Amino acid sequence: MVTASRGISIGQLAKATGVNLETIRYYESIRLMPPPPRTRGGHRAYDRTHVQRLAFIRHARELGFGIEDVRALLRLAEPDRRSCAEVRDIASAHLAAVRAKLTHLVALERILDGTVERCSGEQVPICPILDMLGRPS
Amino acid sequence: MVTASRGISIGQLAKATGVNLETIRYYESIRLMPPPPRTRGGHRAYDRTHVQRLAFIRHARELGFGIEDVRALLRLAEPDRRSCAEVRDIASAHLAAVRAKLTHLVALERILDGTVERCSGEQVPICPILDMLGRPS
DNA sequence: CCTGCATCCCGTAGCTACTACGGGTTCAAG
DNA sequence: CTTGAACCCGTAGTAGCTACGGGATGCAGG
Repeated sequence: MVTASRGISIGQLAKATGVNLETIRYYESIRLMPPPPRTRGGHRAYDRTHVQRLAFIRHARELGFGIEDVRALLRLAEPDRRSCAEVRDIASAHLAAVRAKLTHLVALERILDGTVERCSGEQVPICPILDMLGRPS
Repeated sequence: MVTASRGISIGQLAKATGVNLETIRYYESIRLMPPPPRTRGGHRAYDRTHVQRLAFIRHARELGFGIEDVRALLRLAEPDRRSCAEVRDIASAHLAAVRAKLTHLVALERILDGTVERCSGEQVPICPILDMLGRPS
């Protein structure tokens, strides 16, 4: 069981946040997570603030924010440092990027769908898929 | 000017296909493009078949096919090796992946849009974006 | 022929965001 | 105190390129 006085181990933090253990160490190495205190034996001992921070990071990553965006959002989330305008700038820039990707994927879906549909699957001299890929321009 | 007798240089191939010169060398290193003949001085000398192959690769990559898929498609595009069914399998698997990504991005767009919309941009005690990111679960 | 400069050569390292490996240490339950 | 799970760290691998740098080559003009 968890003994609160000894802190939260990296494995427990991983389970609590759904973030891979190796990823937590990676986040520490890139200074996205602060280096936590250690036990006598050198094991990481986290506390509730680390759980919160990592959960925040996970949510942001799930929403597709890049690491540098997350870093900026974390800075802006600090008390007395809150600048909602900057936060919104980051979020809306990301939203625009998502929309661009979306547009791209929709176009892509249409082409693939149209081509696959025209493919009979039989051994015919002309395959519409290969045809499309091989055509100039 | 292009002197056909001396072959097409890697730079000309790059321009002709819109593929980055470094990328062409990379494709050669992973055996996606065959090693072309060289000039006395060691410069790559391509011909029309290389242009076709690279154009095919570029189209497939633009449609989001992974390198290994492209490799398979190229094999299946060889004469007497055409198996339209296999081609369709690759393409429809990719289509499914695209649709999954699409679904994901749509959901993501909705969340971001909803949150950004609720953000006034003013210095308020509660920022809906940070709030969303910081909330548990 | 020769100069000058664009192009090309190759190997290596960097990018994003992790994930995996492996040999050794520590923790905690029984 | 034993034992096995969990943790340590450094390194390398993933996709798919892109960038860098120092040197060799190609080609057009003089």
